[in-house]
Amino acid sequence: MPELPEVETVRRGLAPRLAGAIIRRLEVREWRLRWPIAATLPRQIEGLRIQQVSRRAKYLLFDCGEGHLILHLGMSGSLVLLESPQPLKKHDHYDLILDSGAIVRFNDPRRFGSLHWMCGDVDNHVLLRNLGPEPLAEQFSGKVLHQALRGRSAPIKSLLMDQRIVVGIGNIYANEALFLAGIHPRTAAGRLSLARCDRLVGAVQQVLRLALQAGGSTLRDFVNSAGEPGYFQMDYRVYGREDQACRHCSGKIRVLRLGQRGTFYCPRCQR
DNA sequence: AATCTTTCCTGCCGGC
DNA sequence: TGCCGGCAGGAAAGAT
Repeated sequence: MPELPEVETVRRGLAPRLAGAIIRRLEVREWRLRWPIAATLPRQIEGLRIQQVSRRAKYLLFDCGEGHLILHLGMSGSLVLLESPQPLKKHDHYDLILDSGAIVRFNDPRRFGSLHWMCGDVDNHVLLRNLGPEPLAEQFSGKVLHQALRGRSAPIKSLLMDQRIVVGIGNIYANEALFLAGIHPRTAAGRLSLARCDRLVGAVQQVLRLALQAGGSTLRDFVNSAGEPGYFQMDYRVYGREDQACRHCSGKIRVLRLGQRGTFYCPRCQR
Protein backbone atom coordinates (compact mmCIF):
# COMPACT_ATOMS: atom_id res chain seq x y z
CA MET A 1 0.00 0.00 0.00
CA PRO A 2 2.81 2.46 0.30
CA GLU A 3 2.72 4.85 -2.61
CA LEU A 4 4.57 8.15 -2.66
CA PRO A 5 2.50 9.91 0.04
CA GLU A 6 2.92 7.01 2.47
CA VAL A 7 6.67 6.75 1.91
CA GLU A 8 7.07 10.51 2.23
CA THR A 9 5.06 10.42 5.46
CA VAL A 10 7.45 7.82 6.85
CA ARG A 11 10.42 9.90 5.73
CA ARG A 12 9.10 12.99 7.50
CA GLY A 13 8.61 11.00 10.66
CA LEU A 14 12.11 9.53 10.63
CA ALA A 15 14.20 12.42 9.34
CA PRO A 16 14.30 14.65 12.45
CA ARG A 17 15.37 11.75 14.67
CA LEU A 18 17.80 10.11 12.27
CA ALA A 19 19.64 13.09 10.85
CA GLY A 20 22.96 13.20 12.68
CA ALA A 21 22.48 9.86 14.43
CA ILE A 22 25.25 7.25 14.53
CA ILE A 23 24.50 3.67 13.52
CA ARG A 24 25.50 1.38 16.35
CA ARG A 25 24.41 -1.86 14.79
CA LEU A 26 22.23 -3.46 12.13
CA GLU A 27 20.54 -6.55 13.49
CA VAL A 28 19.03 -8.77 10.82
CA ARG A 29 16.72 -11.63 11.76
CA GLU A 30 15.40 -12.45 8.29
CA TRP A 31 17.83 -11.94 5.42
CA ARG A 32 15.50 -13.16 2.70
CA LEU A 33 13.63 -10.06 1.60
CA ARG A 34 12.79 -9.38 -2.03
CA TRP A 35 16.54 -9.63 -2.54
CA PRO A 36 18.72 -11.15 0.16
CA ILE A 37 20.32 -8.54 2.40
CA ALA A 38 24.07 -8.48 1.73
CA ALA A 39 25.83 -10.49 4.44
CA THR A 40 28.52 -7.80 4.70
CA LEU A 41 26.06 -4.96 5.27
CA PRO A 42 26.01 -4.91 9.08
CA ARG A 43 29.78 -4.54 9.32
CA GLN A 44 29.82 -2.07 6.45
CA ILE A 45 27.58 0.52 8.08
CA GLU A 46 28.52 0.10 11.73
CA GLY A 47 29.59 3.43 13.23
CA LEU A 48 28.52 5.55 10.27
CA ARG A 49 26.62 8.77 10.78
CA ILE A 50 23.31 9.27 9.01
CA GLN A 51 23.53 12.73 7.51
CA GLN A 52 20.06 12.98 6.06
CA VAL A 53 16.99 10.99 5.14
CA SER A 54 15.59 11.57 1.68
CA ARG A 55 13.27 9.86 -0.76
CA ARG A 56 13.47 8.95 -4.42
CA ALA A 57 10.26 7.49 -5.87
CA LYS A 58 9.09 4.96 -3.27
CA TYR A 59 12.62 4.38 -1.98
CA LEU A 60 13.90 5.85 1.28
CA LEU A 61 17.56 6.90 1.23
CA PHE A 62 19.70 7.19 4.35
CA ASP A 63 22.72 9.28 3.38
CA CYS A 64 25.69 7.96 5.35
CA GLY A 65 28.37 10.05 3.67
CA GLU A 66 30.42 7.35 2.03
CA GLY A 67 27.28 5.60 0.82
CA HIS A 68 23.52 5.31 1.08
CA LEU A 69 21.17 2.80 2.59
CA ILE A 70 18.31 2.20 0.16
CA LEU A 71 15.09 0.98 1.78
CA HIS A 72 11.89 -0.12 0.11
CA LEU A 73 8.67 -1.05 1.90
CA GLY A 74 7.37 -3.33 -0.84
CA MET A 75 3.67 -3.96 -0.51
CA SER A 76 3.35 -4.56 3.17
CA GLY A 77 6.45 -3.14 4.84
CA SER A 78 6.54 -0.63 7.68
CA LEU A 79 9.29 1.21 9.52
CA VAL A 80 8.71 2.21 13.10
CA LEU A 81 10.94 4.31 15.32
CA LEU A 82 11.20 2.88 18.85
CA GLU A 83 12.72 4.84 21.72
CA SER A 84 13.74 1.68 23.52
CA PRO A 85 13.76 -2.08 22.92
CA GLN A 86 10.31 -3.62 22.52
CA PRO A 87 9.16 -7.24 22.30
CA LEU A 88 9.51 -8.65 18.79
CA LYS A 89 6.44 -9.17 16.68
CA LYS A 90 5.98 -11.58 13.85
CA HIS A 91 7.79 -10.42 10.69
CA ASP A 92 10.08 -7.92 12.44
CA HIS A 93 12.92 -8.61 10.00
CA TYR A 94 15.62 -6.12 10.97
CA ASP A 95 16.52 -3.41 13.49
CA LEU A 96 18.74 -0.45 12.79
CA ILE A 97 20.03 0.42 16.23
CA LEU A 98 21.27 3.96 16.85
CA ASP A 99 23.81 5.20 19.37
CA SER A 100 21.02 6.84 21.35
CA GLY A 101 19.44 3.42 21.84
CA ALA A 102 16.56 4.28 19.53
CA ILE A 103 15.65 1.57 17.03
CA VAL A 104 14.32 1.73 13.49
CA ARG A 105 12.40 -1.52 13.15
CA PHE A 106 11.33 -3.01 9.81
CA ASN A 107 8.29 -5.27 9.69
CA ASP A 108 7.11 -6.84 6.46
CA PRO A 109 4.78 -9.88 6.37
CA ARG A 110 5.09 -10.39 2.63
CA ARG A 111 8.82 -9.72 2.43
CA PHE A 112 8.65 -7.72 -0.80
CA GLY A 113 10.59 -4.92 0.83
CA SER A 114 14.32 -4.54 0.38
CA LEU A 115 17.48 -3.13 1.91
CA HIS A 116 20.50 -2.19 -0.19
CA TRP A 117 23.78 -0.31 0.21
CA MET A 118 25.26 1.87 -2.50
CA CYS A 119 28.65 3.59 -2.42
CA GLY A 120 29.05 6.84 -4.32
CA ASP A 121 26.31 8.32 -6.49
CA VAL A 122 23.12 6.70 -5.27
CA ASP A 123 21.16 7.76 -8.37
CA ASN A 124 23.32 5.34 -10.33
CA HIS A 125 22.05 2.37 -8.37
CA VAL A 126 20.44 -0.14 -10.68
CA LEU A 127 17.12 0.24 -8.84
CA LEU A 128 17.13 4.02 -9.20
CA ARG A 129 18.87 4.65 -12.47
CA ASN A 130 15.88 4.22 -14.77
CA LEU A 131 13.30 6.06 -12.71
CA GLY A 132 11.20 8.83 -14.24
CA PRO A 133 10.64 12.29 -12.79
CA GLU A 134 9.17 13.00 -9.38
CA PRO A 135 5.50 13.89 -9.89
CA LEU A 136 5.62 16.90 -7.56
CA ALA A 137 8.81 18.34 -9.04
CA GLU A 138 8.66 21.39 -11.28
CA GLN A 139 10.24 19.48 -14.15
CA PHE A 140 7.20 17.24 -14.38
CA SER A 141 4.62 18.79 -16.67
CA GLY A 142 1.96 17.94 -19.20
CA LYS A 143 4.56 18.48 -21.91
CA VAL A 144 7.00 16.04 -20.33
CA LEU A 145 4.28 13.44 -19.86
CA HIS A 146 2.94 13.94 -23.36
CA GLN A 147 6.42 13.37 -24.79
CA ALA A 148 6.97 10.24 -22.66
CA LEU A 149 3.68 8.74 -23.87
CA ARG A 150 4.30 9.38 -27.56
CA GLY A 151 3.72 6.32 -29.67
CA ARG A 152 2.66 4.20 -26.70
CA SER A 153 -0.47 2.10 -27.09
CA ALA A 154 -0.74 0.70 -23.56
CA PRO A 155 -3.60 1.97 -21.37
CA ILE A 156 -2.82 5.29 -19.72
CA LYS A 157 -3.43 3.79 -16.29
CA SER A 158 -0.72 1.17 -16.75
CA LEU A 159 1.81 3.77 -17.89
CA LEU A 160 0.86 6.17 -15.09
CA MET A 161 1.96 3.39 -12.73
CA ASP A 162 5.14 2.70 -14.73
CA GLN A 163 7.96 4.12 -12.62
CA ARG A 164 10.01 4.86 -15.75
CA ILE A 165 7.36 7.35 -16.91
CA VAL A 166 6.73 9.04 -13.56
CA VAL A 167 7.44 7.70 -10.08
CA GLY A 168 5.43 7.27 -6.92
CA ILE A 169 1.98 6.52 -8.33
CA GLY A 170 0.47 3.15 -7.40
CA ASN A 171 -2.93 1.68 -8.02
CA ILE A 172 -4.99 3.85 -5.69
CA TYR A 173 -3.73 7.22 -6.83
CA ALA A 174 -3.71 6.22 -10.50
CA ASN A 175 -7.43 5.47 -10.25
CA GLU A 176 -8.13 8.71 -8.42
CA ALA A 177 -6.06 10.94 -10.68
CA LEU A 178 -7.68 9.58 -13.84
CA PHE A 179 -11.11 10.25 -12.39
CA LEU A 180 -10.19 13.84 -11.52
CA ALA A 181 -8.79 14.35 -15.00
CA GLY A 182 -11.89 12.82 -16.66
CA ILE A 183 -9.83 10.26 -18.55
CA HIS A 184 -10.90 6.65 -19.11
CA PRO A 185 -8.22 4.34 -17.67
CA ARG A 186 -8.06 2.23 -20.82
CA THR A 187 -7.34 5.14 -23.16
CA ALA A 188 -4.32 4.43 -25.34
CA ALA A 189 -1.68 6.59 -23.68
CA GLY A 190 -0.16 7.93 -26.86
CA ARG A 191 -3.52 9.26 -28.00
CA LEU A 192 -3.88 11.76 -25.17
CA SER A 193 -3.65 15.35 -26.32
CA LEU A 194 -1.22 17.77 -24.72
CA ALA A 195 -4.18 19.51 -23.08
CA ARG A 196 -5.35 16.25 -21.49
CA CYS A 197 -1.81 15.49 -20.31
CA ASP A 198 -1.72 18.91 -18.69
CA ARG A 199 -4.97 18.14 -16.96
CA LEU A 200 -3.74 14.73 -15.86
CA VAL A 201 -0.54 16.10 -14.36
CA GLY A 202 -2.62 18.61 -12.44
CA ALA A 203 -4.86 15.82 -11.17
CA VAL A 204 -1.90 13.65 -10.14
CA GLN A 205 -0.39 16.50 -8.17
CA GLN A 206 -3.66 17.38 -6.53
CA VAL A 207 -4.32 13.80 -5.43
CA LEU A 208 -0.80 13.32 -4.07
CA ARG A 209 -0.85 16.62 -2.19
CA LEU A 210 -4.18 15.77 -0.60
CA ALA A 211 -2.91 12.37 0.48
CA LEU A 212 0.25 13.93 1.89
CA GLN A 213 -1.83 16.37 3.90
CA ALA A 214 -3.76 13.40 5.23
CA GLY A 215 -0.49 11.95 6.46
CA GLY A 216 -0.55 9.14 3.95
CA SER A 217 -3.85 7.52 3.27
CA THR A 218 -4.25 3.85 3.92
CA LEU A 219 -5.82 0.84 2.31
CA ARG A 220 -5.85 -1.06 5.53
CA ASP A 221 -2.55 -1.49 7.31
CA PHE A 222 -0.35 1.54 6.63
CA VAL A 223 1.40 2.88 9.71
CA ASN A 224 3.64 5.91 9.93
CA SER A 225 6.99 5.97 11.72
CA ALA A 226 5.27 6.43 15.08
CA GLY A 227 3.28 3.26 14.45
CA GLU A 228 0.05 5.18 13.93
CA PRO A 229 -2.33 4.40 11.07
CA GLY A 230 -2.99 7.02 8.36
CA TYR A 231 -4.57 9.94 10.12
CA PHE A 232 -7.78 9.44 8.24
CA GLN A 233 -8.88 7.44 5.29
CA MET A 234 -8.62 9.38 2.05
CA ASP A 235 -11.97 10.29 0.66
CA TYR A 236 -11.76 8.19 -2.50
CA ARG A 237 -13.83 9.17 -5.50
CA VAL A 238 -13.60 5.84 -7.33
CA TYR A 239 -11.11 3.47 -5.69
CA GLY A 240 -12.90 0.55 -4.04
CA ARG A 241 -16.33 2.03 -4.89
CA GLU A 242 -17.62 -0.52 -7.39
CA ASP A 243 -21.38 -0.19 -7.94
CA GLN A 244 -21.60 2.90 -5.74
CA ALA A 245 -22.80 6.25 -7.04
CA CYS A 246 -20.34 8.60 -8.70
CA ARG A 247 -19.96 11.69 -6.53
CA HIS A 248 -20.16 13.88 -9.61
CA CYS A 249 -22.85 12.41 -11.88
CA SER A 250 -24.50 9.77 -9.64
CA GLY A 251 -23.81 7.08 -12.24
CA LYS A 252 -22.51 3.69 -11.16
CA ILE A 253 -18.77 3.27 -10.61
CA ARG A 254 -17.48 0.37 -12.68
CA VAL A 255 -14.51 -1.91 -12.21
CA LEU A 256 -12.33 -3.61 -14.76
CA ARG A 257 -9.07 -5.55 -14.70
CA LEU A 258 -6.01 -3.84 -16.12
CA GLY A 259 -2.70 -5.60 -15.72
CA GLN A 260 -4.07 -7.69 -12.85
CA ARG A 261 -5.06 -4.57 -10.97
CA GLY A 262 -8.50 -3.42 -9.89
CA THR A 263 -9.37 -0.43 -12.05
CA PHE A 264 -12.27 1.73 -10.90
CA TYR A 265 -13.84 4.45 -13.02
CA CYS A 266 -17.01 6.32 -13.85
CA PRO A 267 -18.03 5.52 -17.43
CA ARG A 268 -19.89 8.79 -17.71
CA CYS A 269 -17.27 11.15 -16.28
CA GLN A 270 -14.24 9.41 -17.79
CA ARG A 271 -13.92 9.14 -21.56
C1' DA B 1 -10.63 -19.26 -2.72
C1' DA B 2 -9.90 -14.83 -4.21
C1' DT B 3 -8.03 -10.50 -3.28
C1' DC B 4 -4.72 -6.93 -2.15
C1' DT B 5 -0.32 -4.05 -1.89
C1' DT B 6 5.04 -3.30 -5.72
C1' DT B 7 8.18 -4.38 -9.04
C1' DC B 8 11.11 -7.45 -11.71
C1' DC B 9 11.22 -10.98 -15.08
C1' DT B 10 9.69 -13.91 -18.94
C1' DG B 11 7.68 -14.73 -23.14
C1' DC B 12 4.97 -13.35 -27.03
C1' DC B 13 4.09 -10.14 -30.58
C1' DG B 14 4.75 -6.88 -34.42
C1' DG B 15 7.83 -3.88 -36.96
C1' DC B 16 11.95 -3.20 -39.38
C1' DT C 1 15.75 -14.42 -40.07
C1' DG C 2 17.16 -11.90 -36.14
C1' DC C 3 16.87 -8.26 -33.20
C1' DC C 4 14.38 -4.85 -30.61
C1' DG C 5 11.02 -2.69 -27.77
C1' DG C 6 6.36 -2.76 -26.14
C1' DC C 7 3.12 -5.06 -23.71
C1' DA C 8 0.56 -8.63 -20.85
C1' DG C 9 0.89 -11.86 -17.45
C1' DG C 10 3.21 -14.26 -13.70
C1' DA C 11 5.70 -14.54 -9.51
C1' DA C 12 7.27 -13.48 -4.85
C1' DA C 13 4.50 -14.31 0.97
C1' DG C 14 1.08 -13.69 3.95
C1' DA C 15 -3.30 -11.75 6.02
C1' DT C 16 -7.97 -11.41 5.53
